[in-house]
Parts: sequence; structure tokens; C-alpha cells
Amino acid sequence: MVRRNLSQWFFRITDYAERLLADIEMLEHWPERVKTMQRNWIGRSEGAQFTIQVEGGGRFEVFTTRPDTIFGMTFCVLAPEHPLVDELVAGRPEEAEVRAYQEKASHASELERLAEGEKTGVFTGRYAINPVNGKRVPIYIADYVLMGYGTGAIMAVPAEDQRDWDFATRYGLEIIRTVQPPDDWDGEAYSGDGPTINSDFLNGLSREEAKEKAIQWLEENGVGKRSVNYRLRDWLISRQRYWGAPIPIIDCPSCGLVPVPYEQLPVLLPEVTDWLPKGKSPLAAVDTFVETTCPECGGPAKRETDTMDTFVDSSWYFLRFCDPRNDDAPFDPEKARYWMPVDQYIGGIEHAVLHLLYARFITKVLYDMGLAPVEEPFARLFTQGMITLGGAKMSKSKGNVVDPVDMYESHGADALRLYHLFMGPPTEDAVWTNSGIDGTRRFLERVWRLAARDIEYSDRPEDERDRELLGVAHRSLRKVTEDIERFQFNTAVPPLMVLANALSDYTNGEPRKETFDAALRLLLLMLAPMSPHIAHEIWERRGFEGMLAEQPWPDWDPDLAREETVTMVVQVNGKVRDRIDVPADITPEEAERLALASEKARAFIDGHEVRKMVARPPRLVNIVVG
RNA sequence: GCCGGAGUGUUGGAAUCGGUAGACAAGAUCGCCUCAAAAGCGAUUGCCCUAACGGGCGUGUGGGUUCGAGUCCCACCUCCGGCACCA
Repeated sequence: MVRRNLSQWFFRITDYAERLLADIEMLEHWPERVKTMQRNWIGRSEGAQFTIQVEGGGRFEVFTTRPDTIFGMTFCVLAPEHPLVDELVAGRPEEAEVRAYQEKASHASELERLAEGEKTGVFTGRYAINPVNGKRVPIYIADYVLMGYGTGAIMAVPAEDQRDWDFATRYGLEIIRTVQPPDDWDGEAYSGDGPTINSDFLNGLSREEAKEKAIQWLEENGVGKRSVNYRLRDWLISRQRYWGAPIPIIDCPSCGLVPVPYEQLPVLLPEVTDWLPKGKSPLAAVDTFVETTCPECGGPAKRETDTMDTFVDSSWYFLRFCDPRNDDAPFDPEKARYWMPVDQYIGGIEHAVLHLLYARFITKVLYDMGLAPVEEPFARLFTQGMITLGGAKMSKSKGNVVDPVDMYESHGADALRLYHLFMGPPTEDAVWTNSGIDGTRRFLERVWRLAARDIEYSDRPEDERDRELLGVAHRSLRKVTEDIERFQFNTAVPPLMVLANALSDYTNGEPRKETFDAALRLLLLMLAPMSPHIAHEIWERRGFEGMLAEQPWPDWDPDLAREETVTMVVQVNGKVRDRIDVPADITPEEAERLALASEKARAFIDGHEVRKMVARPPRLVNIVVG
């Protein structure tokens, strides 16, 4: 592996940082977790940017979130890649050491730099002047300052920043507190609030007040200004790979970089025989692709051979889905207006930032161009968890993989699907267990036997047994309907098991065919989305009308779902003392009367004064005695 | 370090609005069926005391609010996830 500097293409997503952040507020039906991850990823911070003069000539910009601590600056740090470094050290005794450090830093990956733990750096031999008080402070280069964030240079305030503290103590640099830490403070850098000290015109102010006043000073003296920084970086879209949309740019020796004209889009991938990456795009080896003419001057020119990150494609495919057969344009904005936004988007949590942020960005760009009808592509987002095994994500390299094909063969797709739904809340990770799928397999087999059994039907008139079975069926239907709407599939499975058991019990005592069929029919309709094959097979064999897949979702009947009697709890001082069956429409007075009549409750009441009764019919009566 | 989420039986989990904690499964034990086993069917299964009736305790810990708290409030502990020299 080698690191190499390449000229590559970027999308300027940073121009949209503020909107991508602010519009998270619009995403009412997105999980909080994902929104938080996006906020962190964008990483907005407010502060000030200002200019620091170098003694003997030169200057650089720094960004800080703590302008209130500017009097505590005791040194400055530039990133090793900072463009000013060469100029600062040229011809000085420190030059060799600085260059060696830069060399080392350029080879180490960010991970290695971090892994070292200790903060390292070297002195440039040069000094900077603090604009607020003219103090002369040394300039270092150190790899804990990143070129990619802010200005690639910082004012170091060790008293209020732990990183600067670590560096200062390692290299014996001065530390001046500018925020008074609490009396019991025994830590090192103190980044909390407190009165400002050692800071001339900021003394005595709180952190926020001092921040404002410092920014005001910087602006009034023309040294700097209020500034907002984002952690979000521009989006590198160049890939030196075959699979990806070609970047539609032509490099002309006389006109420079020229976009491929609209009429010539899209640029299609050429056929190649060798896709293997060799440090540059496989397209570079295809002369018929590379050699072209400049759309502006008509002279010979070369095509860009990098392809786009495939995240680019996944950032707008949903717009294409609105108009998939359009040969003239990516999509017709009118059709997109009809379909967008996507009502319900489902994906893994691994897409929380990259895909979902890029898709939001591209949608906003297209919106600004008047092409996309909405600023946000996905109205509702649902993120599902992963199935793990032995405490780890399944992966071939770890060898902890359960192959679905094996499961289809041993238990069937229906049992597998049902177990997936049943194993836990779909938003959470879930642990795979073989005995779990055995359970859903057994359940489906019970349903099969129930429907295949030879039942001797009775032609007796309807009675409470029928009503009870239909009650169970319609209450199950109510629960399943509600839970599916809430995406709570794990709790939508048990009602089916309850209904199957009730059906089984029902067949033991003079079953009526009408009732049995009505309840079984509902069971199959509910089972169909979860375990479709067996549900359809039974439906067919029982000779129910039409095709199961074409049936509408049934409505539950409130009259049948209503329970006539419920178990009422009698509490004495909050403790359950008795349970009695009461009519569902019992009045509070009657509930209290029955509660007081309970012998079990009386044992705890007698000899005490009843101070209060709380009746919540028909479920509960609480008798408070003193 | 910052941010987010979660702690419930032996296990996965349920309890939707502050009102029966543990639905439904899994596992285990016992029984029926069988020559036997598997499958199936039935029963039991939070912990402790009790021969039993019954009682006490119990949702990470400690406090609080309430007639009543797994659920609300405060403090703490632990675990998981995301970001992380981001100035």
C-alpha cells in the first residue's frame, strides 16, 4: 500500500452543511439516533477566525471556539502539511528536523498517528505575536493539528484545552490560566465555565460574555471575525475503478476541463476485459474511450477516466424510480412531483450518515436546480437491526455464518421469515438461535395439522363458544393490525399463536364449520404477510374464495372484539389481594361494592379504617386503609 | 471526552395512556402415547418461607412523587452504539 497525492473530483457538500444540519429539524419521522449521528458528522462549531502575524514576516489564520481564552495562548501549532511551514523554516537550523518530522507524518496513516498516544511535534524556530497583547510565542508543527479542519493552524491554550496541555507539559511550555477553575479542581486543563482571569479587558466576564467581547475586539481591530466551522469535508467522488458512472469531463489541451454537453450524456462505460485496479482507472487503458474531441474547439482531447463513487448513484435512484423508462432525461420533474418524497424508507443503521446524508445533499442540489420537488427525500425512515451470532456480526471470515439456504432446506422459508419477525424488535440487533426457528416451525406445523385435520362438525345453534372464538380472532386481528402499522412485528406474532391455540381448543367441543372457517380464514389472512407459502397452500386446500394474495386486509369487528367479562384486580394499599370476574361495563360504584365484598380483601381491611377508594373499572379497585 | 440508546425470569422478549409484571416463545422437569425412541399431546416452571392454606420479596442501585411506578423526577452504576487529537 502506498499513499499518493492525486488530483481528484469532489462535490462541494460543505456548501450545504448548514442546510443539511438545519433541515434535520424537518425529519419528524426519522429515528433520533440517526439524526444525532448526522448532526455529529456535520459537526458545526461556532467561534472566531483571526490572523496571527509571524515575527519577522508571514502570517497565518487560526480558528478557535474559545476566543475568550486568547490571552492564554502560549504557543501556536501548524499542521505538518501547512503551506506556510516551508517558508518559515527555509534556511534555518531547524529546517532539517522539521522536514524529517513532516516526512514521518506524511507516511503515517491517521490511525497510526492516533495510536502513538503521545503528542509529538517540533519547534520551527519562529515566533508568533498574540494580537491582543503583543506576546511573543513559539510556533511548532505537530500532527495533532489536522490540515483538513479549520485553517490547519491553532492558537494553543494549554490551560483550557487538554490536548494543548499535554503538548505543553511534554515540551516544557508555559501555561497561563485564563478561566478560574473551581476551588476543588484537581484536573489539568479546565474547559468549564468560570470567571475570566489574566485577560485584561476580559477579566471577570463569564465564558460566554468573554467570548462575545473577544470576537467584538477582533472585529473592531480588523484582526478577525466571528466564524462557523464544520467537520463535514467535501465529498471525494473519484474512484480508480471500473464499476461506477464515468465522470463526464473532457480535458482539452487548449480549452482546459470541459463538461460533456447535455446531449451527449450519459457517458457510458466502455466494454473492458480487465477490471482489476492498477493504481489508476481501468478506463485509462481503453484508448477508444479516452480519445475524444473537445466539445468546445473540436480539437483532440481526453476523457476523464475516474469513475464516480457508487454513493452518487444511490443518492438519486429514488428519483429515477419515479420515471424509470425515461430515455430523454434522468426523470421528469412532474412525475417526481407526484411520487416524492419517499413515504417510508427502510435500511440498515450502517447508512445513518454516508448514504442518507449524500442522498439528502443531492436532493437539495436538484431541488435548487428546480428538478426535485422536495428538499428532503425520505419522509419516514426505519432502521432495522442486524442478526448476530455468538455476540458478533455474522461474517464469512469469522466463520459465524448461518446460511439462509440451509434454513430454507431444514425449516422452510416460512418458518425463517416468521422467526425473523418474532425474535425481537426490528430496530434492535437480535441474536440468532437455532431453537428459536424450531419454535416457529413447530407453530406452522400445528397450524397445518389444524387445517388438515378431519373435523366432525356439529350443526348445533351458535352459542357463547362461537362468540368466544370469534372474540379471540377479532382481538388478535386488532392487535396484529395495530402492531404492523407501528412496525412492531415481533408483537404481531403472538396473537396468531393465541388464535391457533383457541382454534385447536374449539375443535374439541362440538365445532360449527361456519365459526371454524371464519376464524381460520382470519388466521390465514394475518399469517399471509409473514409466512405466505403455507398460508396460501392452506387457503387453497380449504377452498376459501379467491386467491389469498388478492384479499384485502380484514377489518376487525369492534362488537366481536369486545370482551364481556374481564378480570378485575382488588388492591388493598396498592397490593393485589384478589381477582374477580366482572362485566366489562361495570360501574365504579358496583366495582367498589364488589371489591369491598371480596373475602380475600376483607382479611386486609377488617380492623382498619377505609380512607379512600380508587376505582378504575373494569380493571382495578384500590382500597386504601389506614 | 462528547452524543445517543438500553438494563425485566435460565434465555429471546412482552407489558401501547402511571393501574393484574413476566404475554408469546426457547430451555428444563414430570406425565401420557410407544416394545423403544423421535414426533406429538398434557402439566409445572421469577426468588424465598410454608406440609398445606397462604404470605413476603421482586423490573441495574439509592432516593423522591403518587392511592398505585418497569413506566414519571433526581443522583449513581453497568453495558451497547456513534463520533473522536475537529482546536
